[in-house]
Amino acid sequence: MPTTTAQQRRKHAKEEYDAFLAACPSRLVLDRLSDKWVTLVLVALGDGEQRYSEIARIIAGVSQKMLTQTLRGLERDGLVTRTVTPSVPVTVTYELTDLGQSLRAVIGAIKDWAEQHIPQVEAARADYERRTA
Amino acid sequence: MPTTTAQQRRKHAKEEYDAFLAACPSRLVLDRLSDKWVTLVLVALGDGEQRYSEIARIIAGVSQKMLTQTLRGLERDGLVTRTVTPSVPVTVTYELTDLGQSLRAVIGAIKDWAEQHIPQVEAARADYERRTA
DNA sequence: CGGAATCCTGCCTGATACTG
DNA sequence: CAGTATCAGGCAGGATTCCG
Repeated sequence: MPTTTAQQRRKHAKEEYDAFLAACPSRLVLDRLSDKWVTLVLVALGDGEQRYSEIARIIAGVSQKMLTQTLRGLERDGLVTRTVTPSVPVTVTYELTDLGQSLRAVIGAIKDWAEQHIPQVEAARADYERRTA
Repeated sequence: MPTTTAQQRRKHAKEEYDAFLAACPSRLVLDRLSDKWVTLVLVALGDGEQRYSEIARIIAGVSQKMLTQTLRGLERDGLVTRTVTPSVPVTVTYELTDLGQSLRAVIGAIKDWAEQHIPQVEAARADYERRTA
């Protein structure tokens, strides 16, 4: 008679739940958007194609590692196209696909919500501080 | 003559940029939504008020620590209300505010996008695997 | 110029145990 | 039942260095 049954049971339930979450389409999108840099890159590419170094300059705070990682992910998901011009030195440009553009619209929706409701959120925060202080 | 000027300059630029981002309303919302549990709690409360233990049961995979932390954050931002009934033992219920309801609508928008476009994303991924394999 | 590989650190998270 | 406190592990993310 194992004494760890309860623990194992819980762990198992958790794993199943995680699997369920992983399969959820919304989570997939959410996970992408949650990535700080994804949003910024999407916006940076909003005006049209940009070179790698241009994006890096526009976003300023990003490390090459994260920028490359982000761009790879977006390319993988079909949100941006990557074009290599084999000149010397190499030139690489990125551009939003139609899919990428449509995702940008979602970001717009979030932005709109934020701009409309942030005052309320901040008021609530101030209120909360006051009550708990 | 400092030899680390370039580094410091970059670091400084990064800090400014971070501050800029922190001030961005959209980021604030995005950071909240990015939290895996926030979305789930919002949805769990969608049907009406729930008790703490009910939420924990519905979401299943969450630890009390994270659940409490999440609920505190939502309360702080005025997205949910917390009601304590001083019976024995204590009963605590949570409910979405109007603000919380409206944020739930945003999640709905994301869900809609996901359901419409995920097939394309997955096709892109399969394609990407093929090309890079 | 654009990117890959390596190392290293801080924070987020979960498990556990205790209070009212 | 609802919540706090403490501790330990994992991994996301940055800095650095080298390749095409």
